[in-house]
Amino acid sequence: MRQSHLFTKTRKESPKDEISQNAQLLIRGGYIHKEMAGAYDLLPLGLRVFEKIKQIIREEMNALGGQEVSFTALQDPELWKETNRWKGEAVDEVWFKTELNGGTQVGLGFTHEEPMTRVMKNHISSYRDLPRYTYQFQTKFRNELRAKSGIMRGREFLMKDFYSFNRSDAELEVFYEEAGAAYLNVFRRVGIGDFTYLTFASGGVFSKFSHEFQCVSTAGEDTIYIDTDKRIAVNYEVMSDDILRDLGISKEALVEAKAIEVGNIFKLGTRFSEPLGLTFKDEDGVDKPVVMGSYGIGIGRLMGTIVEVLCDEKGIVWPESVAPFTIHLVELSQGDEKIRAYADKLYEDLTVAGIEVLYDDRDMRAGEKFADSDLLGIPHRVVVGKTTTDSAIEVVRRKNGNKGVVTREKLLAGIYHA
RNA sequence: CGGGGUGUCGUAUACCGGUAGUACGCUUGCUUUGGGAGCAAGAUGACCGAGUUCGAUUCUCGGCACCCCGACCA
Repeated sequence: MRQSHLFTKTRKESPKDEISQNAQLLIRGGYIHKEMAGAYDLLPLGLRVFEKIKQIIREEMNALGGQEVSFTALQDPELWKETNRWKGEAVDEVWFKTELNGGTQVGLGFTHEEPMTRVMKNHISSYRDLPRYTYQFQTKFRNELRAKSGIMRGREFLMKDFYSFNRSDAELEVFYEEAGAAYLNVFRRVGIGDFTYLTFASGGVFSKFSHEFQCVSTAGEDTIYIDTDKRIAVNYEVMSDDILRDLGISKEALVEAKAIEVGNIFKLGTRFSEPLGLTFKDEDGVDKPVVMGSYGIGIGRLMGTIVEVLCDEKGIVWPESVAPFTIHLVELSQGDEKIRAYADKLYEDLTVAGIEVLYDDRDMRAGEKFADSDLLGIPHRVVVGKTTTDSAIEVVRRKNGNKGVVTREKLLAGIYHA
C-alpha cells in the first residue's frame, strides 16, 4: 500500500473528546473514526488490524472444534420471553429495541444464547449429535448508560461468541478447560500474553465461578488480585478467604492490579436449554437437557487493549501478529530520483515476495515521516536514503528502537534484522 | 440513571455585547531537507431554537451533542 494513496491522514493533536489512550492513538493514526459516543468506524488501517485479530481467534476456535456461523442481529421477542430476558430490567436495560413497519417489536442482539439454542433444536436430538460447538464474529448492540474508555466499551461492537453443547457436566468440564487454554493461546498470539491472567470471577446465577481473562493495565476498570507464580487471579468482586482457600492461594502472594477484561467464559449448564427445550435422547432413550457454555471476546476491546498495553510515548507499537503491515518502508529521496526509484523497486519486490508493506512515498520531510511511522507502530521500519545500498539497508525495530542494517537479499527473504 | 463540565475553521486553542485571532493541516510560489522547516500570498469557523438587546459567537432559557465522576457492566 502506498501511503500517498491511503485516504487517512495522521494527526498531531489528540481529539479533545477522547481521554483514553487507545482511542487517542487510534484516531491520531487514522485507524478509526468516532461516529458518536460508543460507536466507531474502522478505517483501512484499523480494519487490517481487526482482521488479523479475527483470524488468530478463528484459528484457535476452529482448533477447538468450533464451526463458524453468522447470525442476524435482529431478535424475536417471543424467544427471549421464554428465558425471561426480554424485559429491560432483567438485562440492565442494555436492549436496543425497535419495531418493524407493521408495529412488530424486534430487538438488536446483545448476546446470542437464545437464538443459538433455538437453532440447535433443529439439529440436535440424539446423544450421537453431541458435542457440538459453534461460534461467530457478530455485531452486538448494548445500550450502555455511559459509553467510555474509547473503543473499550462501545454501544455497538464486534464480538466473537462461542457456544458449547455437551451431553453432561463432566463432558462440559473437559471442554471448558480446553476453551480456557485456547483463550490463553489467543491472548499470547496477539501479544498480551505476559500481562493476561485467567481470573476467577462471579458465575452469576449459573455456576460458582466464571472465568475472565484480565489484562493488567492502568486503563482497566476491574480490580484483580494476582498470584504471579500460579499465573491466576481473583476478581475483587468474589475475593474472600473462602475462595482463596478453595483455590489454594495464600493471601500474602497476591498482588493487586487494575485490569481490562479481554475475555470471559461461562458454564451455562441448562440455563437456556431447559426453558427453550433443547434436549437429546441419551443411550437409554431418556430425554435430557443439553449442557451449555458460552465464551466471549470483544474484538474492538482487544484491539484497544493491545494499544494500551504496548504503546509508548511516541505512539502505537503493534506486535507483528496483528500489525496492519509488517514493514513500513520510508523513502527519504527528497527529490533524488535515484533514491526514489530504488525505493519504488524495493516496494514492488517486497510486495511480490508476499511481505505486507506500507510504503511512505509521500513528499515530506524526514522528521514528519519518522514521527508518523512511530505513531502508526508498524513493527519494522525500512529506511531508504542517501546511504542505502544493496548490502546495507537500514531497518529499525519499532518496539525498542534498535537500528541495524541488512542486505537486500535478506530483506526480501523476510529477514529484517541481522 | 444521579452529579459536574464543555460546545468557536478539518484538528487544537484564544478573545470578545459592536470587523472572531493563533498554531497545525489545506492551496500557490520560493528556499530548505535523516526526527513534526522558513518566508510570502491565500481558502476555510461560532451546535440548534427561542428570548433580552439598536446589535448576541458572547447574556438568559430550552433542546441536542460530547466529556468526566459515580452507579451499572451474562
